[in-house]
Amino acid sequence: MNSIGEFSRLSQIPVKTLRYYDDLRLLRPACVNRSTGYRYYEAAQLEQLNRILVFKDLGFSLREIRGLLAEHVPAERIRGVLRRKREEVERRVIEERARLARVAARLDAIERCHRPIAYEVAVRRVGARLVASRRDGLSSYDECERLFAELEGRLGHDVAREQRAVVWHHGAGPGRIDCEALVFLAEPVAPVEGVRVYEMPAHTAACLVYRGEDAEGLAFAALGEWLTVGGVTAAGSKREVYLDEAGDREPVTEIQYPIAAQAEESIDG
Amino acid sequence: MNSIGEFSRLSQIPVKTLRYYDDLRLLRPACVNRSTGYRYYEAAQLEQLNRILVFKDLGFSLREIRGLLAEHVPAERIRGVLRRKREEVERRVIEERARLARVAARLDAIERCHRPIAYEVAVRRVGARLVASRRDGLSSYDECERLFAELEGRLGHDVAREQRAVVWHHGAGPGRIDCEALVFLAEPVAPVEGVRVYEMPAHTAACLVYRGEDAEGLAFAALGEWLTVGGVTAAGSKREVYLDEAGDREPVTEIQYPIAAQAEESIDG
DNA sequence: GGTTGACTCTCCCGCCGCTGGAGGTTTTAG
DNA sequence: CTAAAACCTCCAGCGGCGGGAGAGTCAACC
Repeated sequence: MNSIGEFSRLSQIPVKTLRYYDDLRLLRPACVNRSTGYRYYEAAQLEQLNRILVFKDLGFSLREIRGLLAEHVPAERIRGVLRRKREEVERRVIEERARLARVAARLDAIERCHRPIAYEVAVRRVGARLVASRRDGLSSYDECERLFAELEGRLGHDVAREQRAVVWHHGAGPGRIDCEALVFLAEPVAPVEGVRVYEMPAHTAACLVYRGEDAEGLAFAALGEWLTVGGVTAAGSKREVYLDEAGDREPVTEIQYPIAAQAEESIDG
Repeated sequence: MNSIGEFSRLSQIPVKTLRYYDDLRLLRPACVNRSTGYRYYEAAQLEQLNRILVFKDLGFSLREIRGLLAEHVPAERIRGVLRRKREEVERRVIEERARLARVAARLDAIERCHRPIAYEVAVRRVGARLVASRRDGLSSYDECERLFAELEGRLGHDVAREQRAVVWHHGAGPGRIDCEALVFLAEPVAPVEGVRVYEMPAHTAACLVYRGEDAEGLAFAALGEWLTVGGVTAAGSKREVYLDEAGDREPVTEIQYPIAAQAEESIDG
């Protein structure tokens, strides 16, 4: 019988940790002195401790391990748990590799040009929103305002809607730009001629916020470069969200580029 | 100016999180009502929030981000921090891939033979220990006891030593087994003829604990298979540590196989 | 002006796997 | 017998929030 200190030296596990495992009922000492509370371990318990360490190393939490190492656990359950764990670790490997690519890309960008980075691109989940929209082919971006004016006019001013407005750039043909002007609705609205009311589904998007005008398309170019460098596949066309319509300050705009959820990457690619 | 709820909807960040960032002085609202404590954010602050999210995504803690996004941070420092982060993430990718290999190997083992796994192999750091030893070529493992007896005789019984005894199998030639019998010392001892006293350096080892005798070498075979499956390179010869000499119960033994620290793996291998 | 209901505030607890420390008892060596 | 080492229990803290209590505030509607 070993005192907790001896057992700690045998197993190379800190005394505090052994006490913690006892509290969790994960590895209880073979015997405990009732009056002093001193813990005594048998050398054979190293085997159980080893099993715990192995499962910890596989990525299980201590509570999970307690469940798995309890008696009467059918092998079938262990198999299922291991399979789920394998998928989880696979996902994490993919995530960490993607993170590594982003860190490396940023480092590259900094080392190429010795200025701080002007535009930040964040990947975000965009929630589903109810919208009203009017879509048309425009000959110039300046016509967007006309599109919004028509949308407002047809909706009427008594419609409950929220702050933000969106332009959705569906694509450009020869001399025509396919644009959709949208406003967010607080509650459903009866359909009107020339206005579509629908729910824009939730999706993942690469988002870039900029202040002022992007006359030279720098912001958009930065987002484009980010998409190519990050190896992310676009899944739609870009939208511009006007966040600060109030007006006395410079406008704030967010470009959102829908992207495919990054789950199809291979593990060893 | 947006209330915290509006800003939360704009950014898709939970209100609680925004408040937490305020507490951390990471993203403070543009203005706070003195009397009510209500927070109000400007749309332009989305840009800063985006930057925070990007760095969080790169794997930085919120305190680190606060430091990095403060004003007057030289680009040089950012570069250094990013380089360290890159190495850290590289290490984590390697770790997670190794973990994945272990989970998959265990799953394979379970699916091949439908019995629970008999021997667990844990990778552990083994601390440096002061030892006294006697080494000789033996014709049979039964001679180990003679070796220990000689060691004990030459050391004398008054030497402060600890429980455990070790046999170190250095290798086997034709008809001769090169073995070293060791005991752990509590404090340094004057050298004696035929006995070496030295410090066994700290190292990493694959460890397997078993009870009873391993007459058929099952435990050793399990450790050998683990080494080949896990793709781990051995860095030394095996040792057997006798943990429970007391004797009235069945003996408990740990096989330790020194291995190379797994840092040389490539990232995309 | 009053009332409702949505929103916001601060404060505290819990998660996980420990680690460190305070303050007290027990064991062990000399 | 004394001193040191080992051991005990209990409490606090890490990070990044989330949940909930209890109280105050705001906007809209009557």
